Amino acid sequence: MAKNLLIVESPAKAKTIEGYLGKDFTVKSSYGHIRDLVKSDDAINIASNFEQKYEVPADKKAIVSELKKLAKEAETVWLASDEDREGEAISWHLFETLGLKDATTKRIVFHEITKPAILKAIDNPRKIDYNLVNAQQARRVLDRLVGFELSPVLWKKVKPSLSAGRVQSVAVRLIVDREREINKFNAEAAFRIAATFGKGREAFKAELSERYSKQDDAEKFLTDCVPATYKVNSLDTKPAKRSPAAPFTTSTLQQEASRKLGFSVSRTMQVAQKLYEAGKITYMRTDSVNLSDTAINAAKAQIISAYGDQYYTMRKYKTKSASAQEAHEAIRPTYFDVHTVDGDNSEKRLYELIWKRAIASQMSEAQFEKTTAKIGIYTRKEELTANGEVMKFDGFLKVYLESRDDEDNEQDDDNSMLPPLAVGQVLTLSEMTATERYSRPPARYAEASLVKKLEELGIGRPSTYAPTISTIQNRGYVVKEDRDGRTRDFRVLTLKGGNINKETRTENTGAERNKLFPTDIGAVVTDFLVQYFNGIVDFHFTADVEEQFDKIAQGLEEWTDMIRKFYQPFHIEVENTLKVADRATGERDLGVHPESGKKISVRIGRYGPFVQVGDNATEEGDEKPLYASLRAGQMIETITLEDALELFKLPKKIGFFEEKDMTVAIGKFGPYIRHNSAFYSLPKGIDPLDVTEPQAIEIIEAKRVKDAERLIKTFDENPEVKILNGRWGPYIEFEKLNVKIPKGKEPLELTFDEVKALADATPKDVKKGRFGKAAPKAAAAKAPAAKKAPAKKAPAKKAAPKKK
DNA sequence: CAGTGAGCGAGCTTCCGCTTGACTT
Repeated sequence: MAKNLLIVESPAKAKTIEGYLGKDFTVKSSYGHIRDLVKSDDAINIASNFEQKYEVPADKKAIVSELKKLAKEAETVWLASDEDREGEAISWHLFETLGLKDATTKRIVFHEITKPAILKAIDNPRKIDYNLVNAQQARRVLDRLVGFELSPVLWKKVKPSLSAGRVQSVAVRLIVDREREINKFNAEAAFRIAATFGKGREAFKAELSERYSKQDDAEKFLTDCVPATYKVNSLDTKPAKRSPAAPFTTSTLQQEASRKLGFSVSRTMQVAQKLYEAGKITYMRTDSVNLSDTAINAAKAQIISAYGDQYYTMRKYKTKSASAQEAHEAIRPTYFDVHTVDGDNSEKRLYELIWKRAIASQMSEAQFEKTTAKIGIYTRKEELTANGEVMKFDGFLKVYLESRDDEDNEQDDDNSMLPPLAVGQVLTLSEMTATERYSRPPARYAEASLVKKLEELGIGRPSTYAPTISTIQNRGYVVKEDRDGRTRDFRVLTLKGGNINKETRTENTGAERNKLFPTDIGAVVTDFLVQYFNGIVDFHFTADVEEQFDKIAQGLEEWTDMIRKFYQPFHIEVENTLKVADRATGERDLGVHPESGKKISVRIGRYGPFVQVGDNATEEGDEKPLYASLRAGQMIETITLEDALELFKLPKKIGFFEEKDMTVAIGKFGPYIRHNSAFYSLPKGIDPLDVTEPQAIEIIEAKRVKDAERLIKTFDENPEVKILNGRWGPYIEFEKLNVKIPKGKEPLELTFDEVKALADATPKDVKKGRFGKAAPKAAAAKAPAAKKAPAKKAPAKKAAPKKK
């Protein structure tokens, strides 16, 4: 048995370190935290100085008992969890749970997984830092108190199962606030003047810095320019440079992978995890931009051999964010001489991105020559400005240039090249335009830009960015989706060949892809929290408590004092809110019905937001109000009276076909026709309110023809059972159930009995199965069922109801 | 991809951070 047991947090890290240390060391991993507060409400005893009740969760039991056994056998246990608040606490929990002894336990830390760093750490052991542990306890207890006192308030005052917390509630608030800014925003239009001089290769653009809000002024300018001549008044050339960005942290990797590869935040982390486990990159959950000396030297060798000396500049980066804990290196390739990796396409692309960013971070700056030409107009006092940029030395941009075409299509016209010009030179105008341009509202958050904002505010940690984004979507506070824009007109005046031409063009505005939108519930919960718990959802709350955690970590403050000071007023607020706050439904009056004069209002109900026409029926015989659910994209706070009334026009009967009604309605996936319990989606461009009977019949028949084309096979035993060609290959349609055909089965050769068996094996109760909550239950049921009799019962039960 | 929406009541939900698998269509 090895004399030494060394424990780190991650198994991949353990493997690497084991290779550095030889056979005197057994290196194991704790898989993160091994203990947590018990799930129940008595986890923290407030009366007894916030004493905590911890437990080892079920999925950590096995690893804890293994570590316990190894620790007993070892002479020395080395606690090598990360050097930050959480890492120190992990070491402490290990110490307590494994029953370690002070004399035979050593705490070591390193910021990078390199052999010299590990050896140096082993030469410099220390004791567990209890101040740091206390700071973590304060963090943990505060989050539990906030989360588990606030959430129940929402259950009572808004809706069951909702949640609130220090991090998620601010994330939602950011999105709600931004949506309101966008709604409030008034776009202002102004005319922008642009001129093109010269022809062909010599052509270049110049712009006027002034904007005209009135068309008359823009037109006057163009009219004045009709007889004008143009001359270069001045030329100014000066050098400019651009420096590379720091190597990736979790947050910048998520942003860049989103922009350049279109990855969601969680996809980025999944792919990065694979690369990390394969030993291709360093740890992917980090807030540090630091590179180890080993890495800097490896990058240097790579840059000099591939591009030459002049491309290398040693750079050390400093983290800007105050909340960073820097327990790891920046994200970088483990080996800089590995330019590509095996694996699927996304792994290759993400690795390439990481490699380029890390290499570029040690390269020379790019140098440019920027030229500004001021162009005089004989008939006006204003000058036009043309900008040109010439690259003198590519520097770090060399690394990006290689694959620029497919990953970077943002071309800034402003900085294209200028032809050779001289002061006093007379220019020939080929065209001048005055284009009406609208100011743009603030941008909606996408996943990655929300992470960026949270990081700036110091809220959340690298390991929680992706889960936080999922939580606020799972709770229904926020949806990620595409939305169509609206068309709007803009005017363009063009001066060409001495004539001014006026036209109106249209553009699409406000279209969004993969953006985060608040839901009504998100808005109502945010308003509620802002009203009653402003301190918690304040954007500076985390930064403020972090400051106090730091004081605790430095031994300047007692953690229980800090928590007490926070908790006492907070708890009073909770009690008070429970007493005084009304139920929050987001109710808003839209006015009265134009014909009947009945009251029209919107609010959140049991099944989501809806419109109500007429008052509640209070007595027997009262007329009942009408209801209609809001559609995707509609919100209580922005819906208009007209849109609300539209909701009552559908579903609508549009005629008869084959002795059955046809109705048209709008569902989750857009407008559709319902006929004989089947759905037929309406082709784009047809207004569901205008669909005629013959049109509907045509749509139904067209869908049938298409389905017939997809048909592969039917069965004599039951003509309703079909094998069809779907988007992802052939599948079986069995009594409204879509059944996947297992790999290796030829669909044409399947017999009816085989098909039936496949259908019976497909769970029917998992509706339209997304990876839902059914999964953990099935897993839990599996273990005991595997033993004997009950195992046979389950499938028999399932098959029975399907027979009829 | 329906239409639904009052109030009652049992028993459930919930936080943030640190780690990976083991599930599902």
